[in-house]
Amino acid sequence: MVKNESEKQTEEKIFDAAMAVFEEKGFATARMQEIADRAGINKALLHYYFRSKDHLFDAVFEKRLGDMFSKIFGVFMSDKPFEEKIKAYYEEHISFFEKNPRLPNFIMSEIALNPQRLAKRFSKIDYAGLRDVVMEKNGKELAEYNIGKEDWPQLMITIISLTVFPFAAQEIIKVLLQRIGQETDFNQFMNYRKTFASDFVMNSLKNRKKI
Amino acid sequence: MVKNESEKQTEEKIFDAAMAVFEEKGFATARMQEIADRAGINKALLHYYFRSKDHLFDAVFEKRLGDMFSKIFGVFMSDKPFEEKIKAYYEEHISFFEKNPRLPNFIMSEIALNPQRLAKRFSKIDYAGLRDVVMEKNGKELAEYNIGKEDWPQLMITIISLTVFPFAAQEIIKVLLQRIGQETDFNQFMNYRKTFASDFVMNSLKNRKKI
DNA sequence: GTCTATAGAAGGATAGAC
DNA sequence: GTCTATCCTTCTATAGAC
Repeated sequence: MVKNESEKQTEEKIFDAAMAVFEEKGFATARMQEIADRAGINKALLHYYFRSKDHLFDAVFEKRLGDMFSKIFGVFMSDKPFEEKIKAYYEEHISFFEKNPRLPNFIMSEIALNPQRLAKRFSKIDYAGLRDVVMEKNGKELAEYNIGKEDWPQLMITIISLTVFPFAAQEIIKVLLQRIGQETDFNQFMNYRKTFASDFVMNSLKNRKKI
Repeated sequence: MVKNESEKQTEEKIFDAAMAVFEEKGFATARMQEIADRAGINKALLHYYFRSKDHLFDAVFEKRLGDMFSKIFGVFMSDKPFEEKIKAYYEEHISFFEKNPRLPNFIMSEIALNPQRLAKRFSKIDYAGLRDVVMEKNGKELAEYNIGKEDWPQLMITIISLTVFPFAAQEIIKVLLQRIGQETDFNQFMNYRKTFASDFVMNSLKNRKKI
């Protein structure tokens, strides 16, 4: 599917509209008509450029899966002390999701409904490589925290949980925050979370050290 | 919708089948035909008992929302020291989700796709009451950990994240565990997590204390 | 490349017999 | 209460003109 410059304009409009609609409605509820409308073109053109709803979805899904993981990998692959990485991660990850609030749910629920999509697209993500780089660059610090190779997956999932879950469950959290009558809204909650989460993780690791 | 005993048999079969199918496929992808097949009855009967796909879904959704939250509330409303609650929570919550692995995703994604469903059904969940009970029973301990009223939502979301997110993202985690070539499978991972998570939380709180 | 018109299939819902 | 048959709408996908 090589495209020349004149095609790009339309193809991009379609892609962007599809991204918005799929993320908002999910694959099954998304309508080709709505994507066409938002792109400002005709329904038939969608098929001209992307052949089918499935193909269009796959294109969007792959892109967004990449967005999701490269954000995480970027920080942890970098060349900082572990505590710096934690701080940078929460700062950047939460800021990123503030601009892409539906992304966590989109990825997780589409995978849950259709795990084959993951298998098709996930080969590029080099998770073992991430672990090796972090172990090489921060292994000594982590050893002081009593995090060995077999605790690494637990720690990573823990770190990620603290940002991804609140966005995935944001509609519930919004209701809860109202319900307890604090003036905090969701955005403030997530902003405060940048420091709360990184303190929480580092406090735990530093205490673990002394066991 | 009061029902006599003879109705109950069939109505329950339908409800159980619907629960399974909705959780597996999501509202939009679920088919009335498949629900009927699994219940071992005819499609028309679904409408006789539940009027429409929407009504049937609402019944299932309300039940499952209750299951989800009562599990959390049960532990934290109880009468134990906070550290005991944490341990009991991770033990019970993870065991529960091992039997209901699709529940977290089901709740979160259906709410994300259709937040009105939440508004309709969420009024029963007394979140402020939960906070007040915990504050009353464990307030002193939490004060020692430097958790005041405004940190309470952050702490609760943190605690819950650590169990709910891994189940919601389980298909991704399964791939990651394979990828790093550890012999751990997802079930073992979650079993180990019962103690990892409670240690992680308590280590953090106890260190926070000394700041 | 872009549009209009329409084919064709799927799926929720109901009518009506038993 | 339960079934068969069928209606009717919705939506993806394509044919064909410009």
